[in-house]
Amino acid sequence: MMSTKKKTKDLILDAAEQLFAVRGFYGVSIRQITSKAEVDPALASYHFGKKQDIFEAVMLRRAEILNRERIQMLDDCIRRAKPNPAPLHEIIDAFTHALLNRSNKGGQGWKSYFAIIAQINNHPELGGVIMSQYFDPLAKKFIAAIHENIPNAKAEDLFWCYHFLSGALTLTFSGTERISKLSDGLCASSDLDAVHERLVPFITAGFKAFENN
Amino acid sequence: MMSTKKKTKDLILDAAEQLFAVRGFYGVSIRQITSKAEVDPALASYHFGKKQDIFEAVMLRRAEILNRERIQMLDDCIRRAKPNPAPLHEIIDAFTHALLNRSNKGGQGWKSYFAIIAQINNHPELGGVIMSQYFDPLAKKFIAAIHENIPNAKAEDLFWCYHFLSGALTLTFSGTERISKLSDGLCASSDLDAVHERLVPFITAGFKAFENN
DNA sequence: CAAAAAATTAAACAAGTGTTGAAATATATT
DNA sequence: AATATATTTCAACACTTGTTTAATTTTTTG
Repeated sequence: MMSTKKKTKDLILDAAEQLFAVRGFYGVSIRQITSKAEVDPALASYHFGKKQDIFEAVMLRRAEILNRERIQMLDDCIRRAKPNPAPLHEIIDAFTHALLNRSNKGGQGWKSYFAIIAQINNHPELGGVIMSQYFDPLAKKFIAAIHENIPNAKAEDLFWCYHFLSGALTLTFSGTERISKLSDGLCASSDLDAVHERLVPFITAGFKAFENN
Repeated sequence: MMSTKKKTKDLILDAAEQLFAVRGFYGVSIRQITSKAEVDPALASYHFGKKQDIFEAVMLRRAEILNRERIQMLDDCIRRAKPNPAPLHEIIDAFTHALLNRSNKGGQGWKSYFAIIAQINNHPELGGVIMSQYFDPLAKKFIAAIHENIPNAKAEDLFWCYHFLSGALTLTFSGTERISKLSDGLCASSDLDAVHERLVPFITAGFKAFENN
């Protein structure tokens, strides 16, 4: 009934994902993608349409999985804490856990995906639509949860703090080459657990700085 | 004696800067650059060589100005505090002030430049060499200064905190469209003073979370 | 002013770009 | 098995890519 032959579409998406992660949207040609996927170039147009549609398909494939997980974690920790507001560090963790966990243990596909997210996040023209559509609603939910925990903070402050969190997360995903170079062997480049351990308290403390404003 | 005719080179760099900022390295062609500069395409090769050399020339033009300022500010605040370690918030400010100030009041050229920095920072293949060469030494100097202020923190922790700071800064530069969309008119998109006011305490608090580890 | 050097122009290069159309093959449905 | 649908192939399209070459103009130098 449905397409039993879904192999090709995913081959293309996998190849595209990996290449986009390294060289960006404009740095990858359809022929490079289909060549890596070992598939005829015309199949890209046949299955997806324009090049930009391939890019968006790559994004959407994992965005839904991710957002479901993150909302679930947020709702869980809110429910656990009721009737009190959820602890700040748990909220931050709910926001970051699914991302860092998959980036760490999700395999190459997820690594590539996050590298693309990092590019998009810093590239308004391409990422604007998708990011707004899929991540901004989530962001508002999280900011609201945090606001219940730090009621005295001004909404504008929290918005900017969220922004800093987003940037810190993003850069973490974007590749480890520079990082490990700078660290001079101080940390293993693939050790994203180390990030998680430090990001949550760092960000939590940053938010709390606006507790009494 | 020296090249009195430096007009063309800068016309090309200006055009390239602006275009790279919006569409990235691979998204811009030499003909687009020279067309915007109102100059013959062959002049790009004549003055700079390969396309990548244009890109690097764009980067270097402002990197030196920036780094000189930042090191100066750091040295100043260290000297002022002697024999005590410089206050943490002053160190953070020295690290961020030149960037945010120029991004805010430096005109379109600086805005474009920072947008490119943001791309590069999240794009190892292109940014690796330049960023390492020009910004990493500065980073080490700052981390060292911070370590004197928070002597009990582990070097690895501080390294990661620096990393988060870098990410937060980077995303701030990358463009304001998404940000203003998410904020729902909560903040003026061009109001980078607002960033500075909040980024410094946010980051300072984050670092201090590792005071007693 | 004449000679030398630097800068600019116009044309061309081979190679790669995204995308399309019609024919051929494989799969699914009746 | 025969028909209809979905997928794959191959070739070609018009266009853009980065870069180079040689001729020409402009600027600097002696």
